[in-house]
Amino acid sequence: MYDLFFHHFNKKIPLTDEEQELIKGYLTVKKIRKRQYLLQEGDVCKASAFVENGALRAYTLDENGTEHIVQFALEGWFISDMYSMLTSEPATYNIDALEDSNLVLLSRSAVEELQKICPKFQAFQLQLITSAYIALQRRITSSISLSLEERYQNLVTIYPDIVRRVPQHMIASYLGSKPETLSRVRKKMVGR
Amino acid sequence: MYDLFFHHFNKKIPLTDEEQELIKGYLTVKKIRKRQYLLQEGDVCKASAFVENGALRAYTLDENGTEHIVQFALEGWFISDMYSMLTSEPATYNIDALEDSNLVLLSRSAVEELQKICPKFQAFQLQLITSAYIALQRRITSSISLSLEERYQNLVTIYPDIVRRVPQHMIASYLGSKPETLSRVRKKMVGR
DNA sequence: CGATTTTTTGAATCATATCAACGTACGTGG
DNA sequence: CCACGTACGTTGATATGATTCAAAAAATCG
Repeated sequence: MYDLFFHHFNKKIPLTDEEQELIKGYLTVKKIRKRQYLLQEGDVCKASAFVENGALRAYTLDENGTEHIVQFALEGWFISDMYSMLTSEPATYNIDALEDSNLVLLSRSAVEELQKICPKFQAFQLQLITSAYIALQRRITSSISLSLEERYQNLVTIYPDIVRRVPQHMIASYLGSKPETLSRVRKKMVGR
Repeated sequence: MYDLFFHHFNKKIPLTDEEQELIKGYLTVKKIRKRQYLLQEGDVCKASAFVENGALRAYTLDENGTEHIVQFALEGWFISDMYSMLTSEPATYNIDALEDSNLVLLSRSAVEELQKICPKFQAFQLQLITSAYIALQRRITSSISLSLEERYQNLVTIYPDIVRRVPQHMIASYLGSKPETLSRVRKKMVGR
């Protein structure tokens, strides 16, 4: 049930069995169906979700109703509207499931409690957010310095499972492009 | 000397005088001249820099020698190649000064020590990196969903001091565009 | 003031968006 | 298990936006 979650935790910060049990008490599991919302724009984000298996995405809607995908989360990733969770302001992102998924939820209050009583949890959080930050910085770098073709090639290399499991028009959205354009770019790439 | 640094620290996590003195022992100050490097691509990033006053930027160079600016840092911001600092791998970013600046340096070993002996320092770090993460996520969102004009307008609204103090061709680079293009976009905007 | 950096402009070219249409795959209910 | 509807990917024609290269103004620095 929490296998992957604790596997990741222990990889970063080794835990004793007692610590693990303590933390387990603050976790919730949730199953979510394909197309189901975990969070809708305007609601307050009450929890951060760790993906045990399945796939989710976070996206915004613009004034034309076009989706812009900010993040994918496959097994082993966290997803949430962190700003909303931190401030209790209405979320600006929608989060929904691309596949039937099993999640481990960490509510805001659980995070606050665990921060107080479990120093290793704070260390874990710091490591998590640091690697998320580095990943975002890389993404910014590629978005300002690479062509669409290069950004796509990068994605295929670094996250092949995302490309395999997520519809191509969503990859286009994630890359800041349009389905037709990505389709044409890919066509040009065959053979390379 | 460390005024702004502790002002920011205390705003997030209030410190006693003793804690403040303890932390002060791990800090270094550094003056850096306009155009001087704080970090060059290929070197290992040994410290994170807090800007007391002045302005710096982090950027990459592509195969044509074109600069791509990943981050600006004015007073009150931190700047570093976090990945390099964390892993001791060679830095992928260059960091240099856009103005004569005064910095407070937090070396890697200082961070490690302070994490051990000062829980408030860890809490401070977590808050810092969390807000940096949220800022990057916003930037990604605007880069995939907004036009250059909108992104520029955003920057003017949210960080007017950056726009005031940084040459326009660097703003263009930061926005993932070219100097000529931003100049033309601005021309179209006058009056709006 | 002279030198350098920065911004602007023009014209040609290239990349991406748009709109409309078509073919295919998929899964869901009958 | 088939049929139908929806979602997905591709293609074409055209429009729009951004880049490139070259050059000249304008601003800034020492």
